[in-house]
Amino acid sequence: MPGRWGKGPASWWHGEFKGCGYRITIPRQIILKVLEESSGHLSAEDIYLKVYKIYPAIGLATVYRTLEILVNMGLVSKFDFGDGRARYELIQDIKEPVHHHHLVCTNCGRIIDYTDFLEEEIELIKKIEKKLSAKYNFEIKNHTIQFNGLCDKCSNK
Amino acid sequence: MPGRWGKGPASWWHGEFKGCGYRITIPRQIILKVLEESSGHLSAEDIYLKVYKIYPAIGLATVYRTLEILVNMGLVSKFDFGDGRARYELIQDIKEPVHHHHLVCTNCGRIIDYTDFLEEEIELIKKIEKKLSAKYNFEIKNHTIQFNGLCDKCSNK
DNA sequence: TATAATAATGAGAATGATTATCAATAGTAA
DNA sequence: TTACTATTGATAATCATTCTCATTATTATA
Repeated sequence: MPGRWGKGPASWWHGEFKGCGYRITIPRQIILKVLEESSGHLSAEDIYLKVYKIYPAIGLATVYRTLEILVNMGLVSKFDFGDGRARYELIQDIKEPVHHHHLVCTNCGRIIDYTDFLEEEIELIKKIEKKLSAKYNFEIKNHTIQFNGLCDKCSNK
Repeated sequence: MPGRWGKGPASWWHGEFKGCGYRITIPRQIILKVLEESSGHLSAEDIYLKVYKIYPAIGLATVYRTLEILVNMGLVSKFDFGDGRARYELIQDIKEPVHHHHLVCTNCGRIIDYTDFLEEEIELIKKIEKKLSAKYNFEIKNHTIQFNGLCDKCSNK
């Protein structure tokens, strides 16, 4: 979790959270902990099950409610990979979002993260965002790039 | 519908359809007609209602079934803009997909199409696809680029 | 530290989009 | 025209997500 430790492992988000008027509760702490220790692409139920192992009193509704807050605060990204359930990922570094894009296999649903961007790739995204902001008077918060296709196992069949 | 007319306005997809073993039926013809004459971002229910005006015997299930086929055949794109329902758009030209990307207002849900790409934008996408195909052995079929943020009306409040 | 105010919770009901079921119908090749 | 069977429409079922509400926990304050 580069860029977030150093202020105490479990508290980097506490200030931001309180600043928005939210209370620091046990369920929320555990949900954040689970998000930190997992490798992304988690559905709400995935998260629920992981939290349940630590804190069996957890309710599914609380997981959804907490995720909604985190998404609105910009701490978590929400994705749709076309399998009928949303996926959630903690954003690694808010200041400089490390946007990893996704390769989604439309046959088996496998998801590959893609983080090794080309220099020009990052440049171009910035350039496009600037252009779009100006032209459409849009305040761009983030973007999503997703490539769909067939993974090696599904195309060689 | 550039690149598609010329073989008879209502038949460009018939051959492709039959080639896949599908029958040309009244409901399917009307659904295609509606997709052709609409400007994208249509939910299944939007399409159902438009078809209903022409052909009141239509069933919602048939709309979903037909859309699924069209998406699998690569004739229609399916999007998720985060409002809980899928959106469908006819792909303009299959040979050279004119990928229009989207600006989505996370507050009011407004969607703006963005089609005026930079030269380098198209180049770069091709380059990235080539790189990803090679590295991950992924057969890339299409991609989605979406910018999220606040539209002019929602950010000036 | 005790207290009051109220945000947050968990359980379960409700919602709403999408999918499955099935008997009736329509498209197709012959 | 016929026989075969894919497709259809109605509706039930599914399933992720959201809502409701009585109970509990957090927090600022005394």
